[in-house]
Amino acid sequence: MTDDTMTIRQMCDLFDVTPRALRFYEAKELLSPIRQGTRRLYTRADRARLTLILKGKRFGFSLEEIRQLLELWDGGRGRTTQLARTIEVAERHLTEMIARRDALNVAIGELQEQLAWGREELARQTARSDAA
Amino acid sequence: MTDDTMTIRQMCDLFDVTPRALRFYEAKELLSPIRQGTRRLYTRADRARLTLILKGKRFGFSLEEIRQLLELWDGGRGRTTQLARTIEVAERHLTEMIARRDALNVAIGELQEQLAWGREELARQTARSDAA
DNA sequence: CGTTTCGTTTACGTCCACGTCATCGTGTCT
DNA sequence: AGACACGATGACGTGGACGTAAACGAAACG
Repeated sequence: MTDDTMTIRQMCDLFDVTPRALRFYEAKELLSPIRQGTRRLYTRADRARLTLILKGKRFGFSLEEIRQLLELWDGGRGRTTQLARTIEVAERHLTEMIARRDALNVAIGELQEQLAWGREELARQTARSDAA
Repeated sequence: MTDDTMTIRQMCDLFDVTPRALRFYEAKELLSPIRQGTRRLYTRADRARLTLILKGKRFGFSLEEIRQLLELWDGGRGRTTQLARTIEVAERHLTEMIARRDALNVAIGELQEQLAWGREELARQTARSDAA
């Protein structure tokens, strides 16, 4: 119960996001800061959630997907059925991510090949123009 | 010069895309099928390009980025300066892709950890309810 | 000959993750 | 008391990648 709550601006400075983004996440039910009158106050729990939100974003999850995954945390002590379903969602995401990584690896290999060819071609052209 | 051209619908069936998408790619100058009157006719070269376009899309490139990368192919015999610039573009993309893959790997690891925790928690809850 | 079917163009609609006003209340410093 | 920053709530704008509807031409079928 450490009373270390933050204003929206303090949150923005700490996480490098805009107020608009935080309000947007709240509208999408990813955050639910307490209200002091009309003002928002963000707790440590909110900061933990925001950390996860931003992490999820960096990895290409949509906000809706992130919202579902967040239930893995605070739904942890929820009913067993709920937890089981959340695990399913996460597993599907994991499968997708692994597929994406593998595809990316293939693409990286192909692009590297193309680049090698391109650099050779460039060298050939340069050599030709030097000779001229 | 094998005259194996295809109509827009044959292309759609073959590549599993909509006519709208093909016309859109054309508007963005990623494709330029020949015209028989007003109808579009796609050649083998167009199919090769579309293959690359879809590959690029799967790897998260924007259409504009893909358009630039396509110049690596048909701009190959172009002027040297152009080729050099295209190689630069490709190098930047490659760097991005590698970074994305590494980030993805980290995320995969973290999500796997979370899943392990989730599964343990689920087992604990199941055990508790079995005991009750 | 009429009617589906395939294709064309033009143009507006959609989804996502916010950005950008406009307008308002509230708190704080001087 | 005045000025000014901070925060709130709408509401509309944006960009990418198309979807979707409208209105039309041409071809193929019965």
